[in-house]
Amino acid sequence: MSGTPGRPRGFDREAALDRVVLEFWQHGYEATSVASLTAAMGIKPPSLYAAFGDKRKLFSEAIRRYGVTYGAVAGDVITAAPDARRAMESLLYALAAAYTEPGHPPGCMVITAAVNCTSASEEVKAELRAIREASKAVMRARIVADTTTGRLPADTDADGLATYYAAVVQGMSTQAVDGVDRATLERVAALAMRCWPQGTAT
Amino acid sequence: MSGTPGRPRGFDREAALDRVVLEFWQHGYEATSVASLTAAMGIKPPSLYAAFGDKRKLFSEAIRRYGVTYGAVAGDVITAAPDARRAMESLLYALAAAYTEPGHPPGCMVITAAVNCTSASEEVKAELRAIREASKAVMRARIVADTTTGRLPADTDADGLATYYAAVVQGMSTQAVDGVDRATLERVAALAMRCWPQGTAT
DNA sequence: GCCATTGTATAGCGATCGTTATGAAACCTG
DNA sequence: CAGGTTTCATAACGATCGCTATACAATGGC
Repeated sequence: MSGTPGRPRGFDREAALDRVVLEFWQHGYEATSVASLTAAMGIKPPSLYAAFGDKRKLFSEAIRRYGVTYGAVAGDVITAAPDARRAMESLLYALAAAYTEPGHPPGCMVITAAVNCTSASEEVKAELRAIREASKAVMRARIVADTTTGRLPADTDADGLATYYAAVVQGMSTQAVDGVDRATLERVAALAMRCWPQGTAT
Repeated sequence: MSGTPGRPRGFDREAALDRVVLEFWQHGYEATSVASLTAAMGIKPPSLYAAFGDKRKLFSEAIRRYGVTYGAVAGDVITAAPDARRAMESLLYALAAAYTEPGHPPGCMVITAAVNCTSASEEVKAELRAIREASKAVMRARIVADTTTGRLPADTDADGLATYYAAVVQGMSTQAVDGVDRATLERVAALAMRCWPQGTAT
């Protein structure tokens, strides 16, 4: 209806946020300076603070953006699978591809972006840890669901199994950061699926 | 023979280094400031620079110290085991204990201390990555050895298997940092051993 | 005691950190 | 055009970064 008064923003906010995601993904929260962020976005500090608040809020928004772009594959694959076993299997193979995909940093941003922090930014650390624990809870829920339907033995250790696959996922991320290629990560995924509990039904 | 001239050092160099290990272990290389290091050591900056050179060299020395103290268990356990399977098994259980041991930060310093780095300290990142790859090479060597003696099938994928266990170890470290306790990590270890290739001999 | 040597504390170096005050520039409404 | 509003670039804020020049304290050898 009414045109917004004032000078219009001179840059694409979402495009700038996509650059920010790549910066935080590659160097992590604290090791990424506001100067490098503004350089990557092609803007000056006041524009960043006017559009995003501060570095802390910008990181949260970058994580949210990461979750609905690069990170969306994980959730999609898990919910699309017909059972827990195939959910975990397709997840691991999808991550083997995603973690080594060219065009962005290797590994998972949620796992790597806030590992080394001063005491001043433990809040950021906790934010990512919460996302990791939520992901683990999703995996655990699918496992529990299959134990109630009988697809998995009733005495299946859902906590242990979920923690195991969470660990495998995090290990694959670290291996990807260290330069391991997709084919090797897929062999890791294949090995990781060999310890799936013997089911009593299909 | 001749007594060293000059004022003697007023602090225990090794004790100070042990404090440094804990600081770098907890916060990582870049997130640990010289000010926090000197505070932990109970000395002033000039004493640090006189005794250790600079922050970069101090970190290398701290990593070396970590390797012969906390990190020594891994190598000991691997070489002491009679075969590759029991080497990996005892390694995983030893790490489940070590990563959650009270009195020091959780997880592995070699895995966590240089994840988030600016471009200025990629050298440090590479130093730790080299140690991780050397560890993986040790695991791979034990696996290859068992394929030649027939304890493991001749067509065993040594690279894939070594990468898999390296990933499990790194995942266990991340889980420990996220607060998982020893018992749960041991269940992860047990699961991780279930995919060991079927041997043809004892 | 005196000298040479080495370690320590004080204080501050230049650089960079995250953040912001200031004023000019670019828009909409009349 | 003028008035109101928002964004922009310039420049700088105080704080902290890794590091060090300077001066003093503490030792062994003479």
